[in-house]
Amino acid sequence: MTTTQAAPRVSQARERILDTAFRLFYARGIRAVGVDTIIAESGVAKATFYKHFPAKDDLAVAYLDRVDEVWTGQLRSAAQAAGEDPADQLVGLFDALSTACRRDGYRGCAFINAAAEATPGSPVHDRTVAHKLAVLGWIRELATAAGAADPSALARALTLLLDGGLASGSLDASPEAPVVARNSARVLVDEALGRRA
Amino acid sequence: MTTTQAAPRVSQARERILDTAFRLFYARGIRAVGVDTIIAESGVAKATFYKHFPAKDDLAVAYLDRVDEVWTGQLRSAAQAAGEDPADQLVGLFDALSTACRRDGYRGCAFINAAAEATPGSPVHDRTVAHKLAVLGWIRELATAAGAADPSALARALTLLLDGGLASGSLDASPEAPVVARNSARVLVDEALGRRA
DNA sequence: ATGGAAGTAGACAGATCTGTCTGTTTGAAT
DNA sequence: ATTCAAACAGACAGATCTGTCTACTTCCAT
Repeated sequence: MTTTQAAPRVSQARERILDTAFRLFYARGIRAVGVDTIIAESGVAKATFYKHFPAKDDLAVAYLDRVDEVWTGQLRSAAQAAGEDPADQLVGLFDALSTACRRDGYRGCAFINAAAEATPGSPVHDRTVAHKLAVLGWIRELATAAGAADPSALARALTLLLDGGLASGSLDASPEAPVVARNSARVLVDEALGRRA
Repeated sequence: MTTTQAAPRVSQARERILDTAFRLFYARGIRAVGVDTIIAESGVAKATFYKHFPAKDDLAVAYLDRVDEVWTGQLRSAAQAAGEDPADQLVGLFDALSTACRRDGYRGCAFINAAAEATPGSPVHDRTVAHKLAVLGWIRELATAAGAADPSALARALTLLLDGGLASGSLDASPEAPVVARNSARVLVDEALGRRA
């Protein structure tokens, strides 16, 4: 690990497996996709698959970790794109919802979908809870920075709008939902800041 | 079908199957529950099962139809309990959410969970869409009766809060979510009616 | 050059799941 | 009393799915 660039290397096979899982798990659901399908589509040997992911559940958890990375990144980007004012950021993060819903093959929130298939005590379910709590905590920080009277309540209200948009956004393909979510967020933020129009 | 009361009779075996499916499908997910389990727990013969439900999918659809009955009834009851004013009913229907989340073994919205396991074109998925549209339509009627400036937008906003509460309510067991949803609904309703506090 | 890590290819075992089929029992209406 | 529909009991076929195991290849670092 000194000469060329050998070092970590992250294993191309593992990446291919994870890419395939990301695509198929989200599109069809975790239970609906067999390991054989993932193995075939990622062009990997079965032994290699089980070397990297001793059980299918481990792959499911890795899949959710990747979703968390991506989605959290998109939320933060959307918030920052709204400017410096935390109040504007609280509204602006809903642009990530619009973008997500417009995406082709959108099928709702990967975490909620995964939790729907999982047993309450399982690792997959726990990751979902952890993710939702992380997002809630981040929004609460913004709400606190914005000077909301009750930051926890405002944060909770905004996550309700966000999760509602994520969950139902895939059902009726009407593009108004994200817009309504954003406008409602503005109303709730203004109200929480005492700026009633 | 003239004398006693013979007539429809609805078949006790069918009821038992449906009761068991209602319980197990919701608690563990549709795919996670095999027909053998349902047959065993409902104390029914396999032939009887397949006589009433030619395929497992038919049972899943019947399950969702029953959920629709129950949940729609609870929503309407909660709304009516809030009084005559449509604006109050729009807020009061969120009491159904509180009740649902408090229930032991609550595991989110049965429709969203079912849709997460289903393929977009499938009967199960279609029922979910139909249900969500029905609820949206009903709320829009209330919003219109209340005299909202944009009834469609208000209805959409309220369903976002409702679906958000249903979807995420099972994840962190904090009982504040339904309360926040109700309070937020009041804010949005007031705003839509021009009654800014 | 050589040893070892990582990957390929695919057979195999064992469990599970859906749906079919045969045969028996029950119960009510004619 | 007999007939007929509904339900019971359970074996069985066929598919699928997870996870294990053997054997061969490739390639880099020592």
